Amino acid sequence: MAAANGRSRSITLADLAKAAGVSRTTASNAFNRPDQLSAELRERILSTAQALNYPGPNPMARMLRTGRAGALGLVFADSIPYAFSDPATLALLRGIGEICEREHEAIAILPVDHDISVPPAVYTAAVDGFLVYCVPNGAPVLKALKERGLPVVAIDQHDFTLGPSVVIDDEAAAYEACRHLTDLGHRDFGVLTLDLTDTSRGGPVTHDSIGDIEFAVSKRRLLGYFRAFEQVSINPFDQRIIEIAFNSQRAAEGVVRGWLQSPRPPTAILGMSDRLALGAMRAARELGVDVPKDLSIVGFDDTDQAVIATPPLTTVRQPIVEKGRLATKLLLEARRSGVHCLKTELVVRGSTAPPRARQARG
Amino acid sequence: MAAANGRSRSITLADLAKAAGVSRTTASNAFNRPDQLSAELRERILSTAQALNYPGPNPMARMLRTGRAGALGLVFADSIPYAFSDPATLALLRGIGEICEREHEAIAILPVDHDISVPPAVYTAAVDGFLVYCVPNGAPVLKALKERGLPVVAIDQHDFTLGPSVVIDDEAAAYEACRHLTDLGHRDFGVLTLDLTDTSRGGPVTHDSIGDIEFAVSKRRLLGYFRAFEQVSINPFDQRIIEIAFNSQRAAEGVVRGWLQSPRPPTAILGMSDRLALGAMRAARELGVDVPKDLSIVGFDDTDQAVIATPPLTTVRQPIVEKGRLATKLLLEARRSGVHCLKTELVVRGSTAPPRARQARG
DNA sequence: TCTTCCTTCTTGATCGATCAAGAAGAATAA
DNA sequence: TTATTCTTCTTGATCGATCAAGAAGGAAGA
Repeated sequence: MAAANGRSRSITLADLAKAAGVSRTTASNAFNRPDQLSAELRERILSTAQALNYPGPNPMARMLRTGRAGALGLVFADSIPYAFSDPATLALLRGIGEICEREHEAIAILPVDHDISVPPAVYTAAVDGFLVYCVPNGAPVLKALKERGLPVVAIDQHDFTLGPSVVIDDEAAAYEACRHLTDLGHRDFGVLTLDLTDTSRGGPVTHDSIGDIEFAVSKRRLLGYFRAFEQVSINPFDQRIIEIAFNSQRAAEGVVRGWLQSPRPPTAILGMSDRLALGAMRAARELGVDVPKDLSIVGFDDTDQAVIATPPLTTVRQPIVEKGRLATKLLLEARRSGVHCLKTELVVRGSTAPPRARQARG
Repeated sequence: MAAANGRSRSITLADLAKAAGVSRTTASNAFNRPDQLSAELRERILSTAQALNYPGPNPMARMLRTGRAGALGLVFADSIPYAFSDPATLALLRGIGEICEREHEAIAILPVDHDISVPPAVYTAAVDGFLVYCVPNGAPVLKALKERGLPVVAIDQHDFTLGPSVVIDDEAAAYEACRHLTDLGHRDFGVLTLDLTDTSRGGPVTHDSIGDIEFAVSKRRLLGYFRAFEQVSINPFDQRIIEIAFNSQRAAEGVVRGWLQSPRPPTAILGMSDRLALGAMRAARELGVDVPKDLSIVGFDDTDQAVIATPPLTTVRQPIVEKGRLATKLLLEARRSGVHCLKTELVVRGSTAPPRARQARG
């Protein structure tokens, strides 16, 4: 981008000081410390600035001198357009935005470069700290963040070592979701998982793949489901478990369509996100499968879409907006490390019911 | 936020240069211009950096020296949490994010301060240019942007003077939407407008208020509706026209509920956004008013919600994502001023039909 | 052999502000 | 009167990098 340097170099604080007949520091104080000079002089300096078309102290120079950027960097695991379309990420952004707006901090959304293993943006962004969301353990970007040495707060990252982390008890929440279904009598499940590794492209989850899981959130939720399975003597690996890459609603829909058309379809579906659950719901609707009579579905997140879906989705409510708020506050206060765990709640709505067979018996 | 200056001042390029036994420029080149020094020397410098825990050239110093920030500033008329919940704004952000990611630019979302008339963020943000969205003509922030002197590109702002503007022909698009309804035979309308001024809180729109409209988009859409009205000899001000502040779906729902319960309800509703139209749809559903048999509804934007609504919403499709892309490209290229007008299209779906009375006659 | 060119690296100046320390003058206290 | 404090303003150093210009040494060309 060509700067606006048509002919002459831009006007500086020194120019303004000279024009107003004062020193640089006094001119600077006119902008930043009104109490350090008389009101009339300040007025004169500001009107001289107006006349000279001086836009105020150069932000870059100020930042260099003061060491403060006035912005927080956001690092996402996924691409930016994805972030702006995922309801959970957006709820988070609302929380972050709320606090940043209040504290007059800018939000710098850093470009993720998937080609280069370490995004240069983490090194070159003028920010006072970073918020990272859903970055898998061991990702190169974490090393970059560590090298950069600025305060970092993570969201939804268990075992985060670079700073505080805001999480929920994913294992317990998932357990509760699954337990709700086993309590209703379900024994035939389909599980739709979020991404398990940074590079995977989706597909069946086997016993062996559990150890390779990079995303702690996915792992804990899966283990939560498993614990509920085992309590009613279900072997998790007898159930259908499919990883859906990129939290794709369309992919979930396709997978569930396949299940529902198979000889012995599941009676209940666990989605690790509302998006995945809503994909399942679509598949059911298309095939004329009644939810919840023929198929129970439980989501995760409790996004707006869960409420307005027909039938409304039974799901795990997690305080996503509050996650964003808290993480931002922690970053601004640069508090000590530690895991901050927020409460979740299972919201039973209209998408779950006992399986048909059992209903008939009862 | 306390910087990470535990005890000693942070390590600089000069320190690295000394440690590696080279000059500052050579050390700098190791990071920025690999072709300017031999490969072995570069390797040695980088590994020395690693050993010293040097995080790479300080972004603020680099920015000051080079004059480039590597970030684009976004200025919204509304608060940040609102931006992250409005479907149209999000579509725009996807377009912006796509290009920024590709060009390795960060997106700096600037805090809007509604208390202070001129947001200091515009003066203090380290950015290379600004994208402004839906800021009303005459807003103080525009003066600040002008003073700052950086390239600016506007989106959805007609008569923008500080740089290029990406718009659609709102008048023609609105005309087409309304014409669709008058063609179907409707003569009793309810019109839900977006904000007309920066300070208004909603309410009936009268002949007198037309002149005071600050948001060019709202004005043009309104005039487009009016033109269609006048073609079938309807006096616009005989129709119900209500401004809904903040594009609030809930407020729209309330207003439409009132209309539908009035002695002579409208047979058709024009919403200046899909959100407003969907609010109308909700009101109709709650009251058992059949859409489209008893009430036709037309929206504007063609967001995702329009497609999945039941019935799917007839609306004006505008290329919002493309608006974001184009505006960002224009800003990065710092092209000459000029208005860039994108195409729109009326998408007729299931929410519109002839009015009942006419159906009976026909 | 002498000149020219290229590669590789260095020096001093500079980007535009803020900070630390202190000076000048007026006001207050002893 | 002298000492002390307060207000108001100034000077020189500094934040940490990049740039422009040029030097040293070797390779290539005349």
